Amino acid sequence: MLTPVAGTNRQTVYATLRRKVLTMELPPGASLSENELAAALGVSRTPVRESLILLAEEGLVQVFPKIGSFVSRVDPVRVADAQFIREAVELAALDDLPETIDPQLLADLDDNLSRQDQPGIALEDFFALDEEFHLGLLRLSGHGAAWTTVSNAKGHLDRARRLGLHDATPPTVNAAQHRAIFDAVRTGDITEAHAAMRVHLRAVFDDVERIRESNPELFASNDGSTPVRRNVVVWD
Amino acid sequence: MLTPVAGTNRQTVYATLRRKVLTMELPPGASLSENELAAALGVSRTPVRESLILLAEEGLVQVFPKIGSFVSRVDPVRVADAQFIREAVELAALDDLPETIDPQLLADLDDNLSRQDQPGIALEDFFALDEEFHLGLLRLSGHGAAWTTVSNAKGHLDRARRLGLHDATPPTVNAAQHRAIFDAVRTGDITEAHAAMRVHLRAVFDDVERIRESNPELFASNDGSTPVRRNVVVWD
DNA sequence: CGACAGCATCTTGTATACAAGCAGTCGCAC
DNA sequence: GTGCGACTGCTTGTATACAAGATGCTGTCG
Repeated sequence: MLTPVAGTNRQTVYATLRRKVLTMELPPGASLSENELAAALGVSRTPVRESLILLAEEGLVQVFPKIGSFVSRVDPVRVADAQFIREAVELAALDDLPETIDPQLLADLDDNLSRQDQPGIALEDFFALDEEFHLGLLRLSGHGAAWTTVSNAKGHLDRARRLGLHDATPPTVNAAQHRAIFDAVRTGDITEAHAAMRVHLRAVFDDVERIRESNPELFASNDGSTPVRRNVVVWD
Repeated sequence: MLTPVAGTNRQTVYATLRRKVLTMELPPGASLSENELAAALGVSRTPVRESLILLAEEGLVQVFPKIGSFVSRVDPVRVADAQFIREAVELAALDDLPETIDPQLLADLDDNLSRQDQPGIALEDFFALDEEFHLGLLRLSGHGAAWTTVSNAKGHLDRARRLGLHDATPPTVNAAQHRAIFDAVRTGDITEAHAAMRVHLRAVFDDVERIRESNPELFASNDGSTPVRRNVVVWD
């Protein structure tokens, strides 16, 4: 279970746990006992505990002292936040495009879109390309570094999106929306780019809403409180 | 040195260290030995170490394995990021204002501005009111929760701003810019609100640039690398 | 006097032991 | 059968011991 250690054990454990949470391999409500994880990963409690603290800071995990740690349910408030922030940042970046865009960056995006269009593309692969595409858009206006913040706020949104990718919206639809944004940017039609971006981001958000209706048990209640005991969901 | 413990020791230590870093009581380059901090705060290495990990995740601290932990210098890239994100989010919020704004929220903002206008206001007090004002603006459009993300990305920006508040820009100037934004929002002139917001955010950014020129040793180099050894700044 | 080798000391990373508290269960009393 | 209480086991929070490595000093040799 222990992957080859690149840096510290904590970095490896953190990356492993975060991936499993975002891919729903560890679904909302799953118990994350520090002792069990340490044994499963072949390390001590220390790196596991430090990883859980970081994941809790991201809102992906809830830690209840003396009770246990659990994968948090998808918080609609956080999803809406992430969506709002993402939309604000990406639209603002479109307003900051330079007169002449770096041809290399454009070529990278075009290549990315080509790979998105491959029929039968694996969902995980598409998801990675999707991330890269949005990062690439930010880079066009020199704001690539802002992606880190957007990405950090995006944990809940990503989990909800992944459900949507599995259940309904095919990658081809998303890829087409990406292509529309790219074409508008390349031709310098900022107004159209804005419109295409809004269409895409709203579609993502609609996906989340639809998935929420069909899988309410994976989402937290609207009142903000998200009580979880053991593996049982309690709504109060 | 140990303040009354509200929750866990880690929460207390984290809050204490974060405050000292943001207020420059612990300036960039300061050594943060886990052993020394533990002894000074009257706790063991564990809560101190966990706090440093969280601060490192925020970019406020740099941890060098087997060497030491240090308060990071202000990173111009992160400052620009935070500024860009903040501007994007706050401008987007202005576009999302409802037809009729909650009078209570407007009254709160007006009250806040009154307190900002007090002559001879302490800088720390003004800074707190400034935070509250921008959060209040986001709340007008129901996006108050997004403040958390903006705030998390804002650590470097805040440190740079605090220098500016001490050295140059008087609170009255900032308060006047706040008032201009508020008046435009209240009268429903979104175009003017946008303009006033841009004026304010750009002024903040200009402050940072100016402070950087006069205190280059507190800032990281442009190339992204920020080597620090002991208490000595090394530029390579 | 200068350069280099070795060591003493400090650092963070990890493992482990102990503390305090919640939960669910088992058993006893009624 | 039913209700209540002690208890066993598990949880996270904290303290401490050990591991591996980097740094800078110090003594020695050229």
